[in-house]
Amino acid sequence: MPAPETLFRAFSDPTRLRILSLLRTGELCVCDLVRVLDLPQPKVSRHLAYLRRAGLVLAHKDGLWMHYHLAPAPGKLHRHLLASLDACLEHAPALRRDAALLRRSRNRLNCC
Amino acid sequence: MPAPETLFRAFSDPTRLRILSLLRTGELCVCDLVRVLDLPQPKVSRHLAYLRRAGLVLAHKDGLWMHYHLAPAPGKLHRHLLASLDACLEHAPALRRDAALLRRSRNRLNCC
DNA sequence: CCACTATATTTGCCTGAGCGAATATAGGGG
DNA sequence: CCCCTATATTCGCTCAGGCAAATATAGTGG
Repeated sequence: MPAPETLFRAFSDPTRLRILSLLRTGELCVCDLVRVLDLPQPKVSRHLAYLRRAGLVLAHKDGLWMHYHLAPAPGKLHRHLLASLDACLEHAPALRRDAALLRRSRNRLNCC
Repeated sequence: MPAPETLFRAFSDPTRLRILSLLRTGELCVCDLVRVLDLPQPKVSRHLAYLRRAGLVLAHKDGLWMHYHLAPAPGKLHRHLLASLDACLEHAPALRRDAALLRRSRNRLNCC
């Protein structure tokens, strides 16, 4: 169980907030994230590695693709922080745009 | 209204979590905090300045003393993060010890 | 005016962690 | 075996922000 400040720090980056917010809707592979976030792939991978080290996401490999999903949240603070992403959605239009873009791109299955 | 990641970052330091948690019980002056936290005064002042810049605490001067209290939380995320301090109390024994020490030291009014 | 107390800030140093660019690894299809 | 795609990692750089120590500021009481 990571220290509280470690959990807060994992949430203290805009890219990671976007990733976590997208993963709340379900499992995603890196190429999905790169497409929706419109960020360089190494940058996305770097932040995913950070979130994995912090115990916030889990990954499993499926052939060529890595699928990421939110880790189970045993701690009360962990659950509370995930729930706080709802509040972020209200304040950060970027997160809403990401979510909308993901919904639209789910139809045309570009990869995976 | 600060960006979400800025709010999370303000919570991502153990000293600041201790300060915020103590301030939830009400207004405190710097000497109270220094005594309860048992930390060097410049360190406490530095983190208080950080929290003030982040919009999380407000201060007013009373003669020789500076009294700090939690800022009103207009944003939903802001309120949610303050509430998350309850969850921190469960996970971090240090925060519980601080709270207990503050309750005990309220009786003997050492300063202010 | 001086001394003392409470608080804030500056200084110098060091580490964590962000970035882009380049490169490495690994699996699948010809 | 070779190439292509997906993903991860490394490198070099930069900056925020942590720390301790020293110093500055400001108010209070003699």
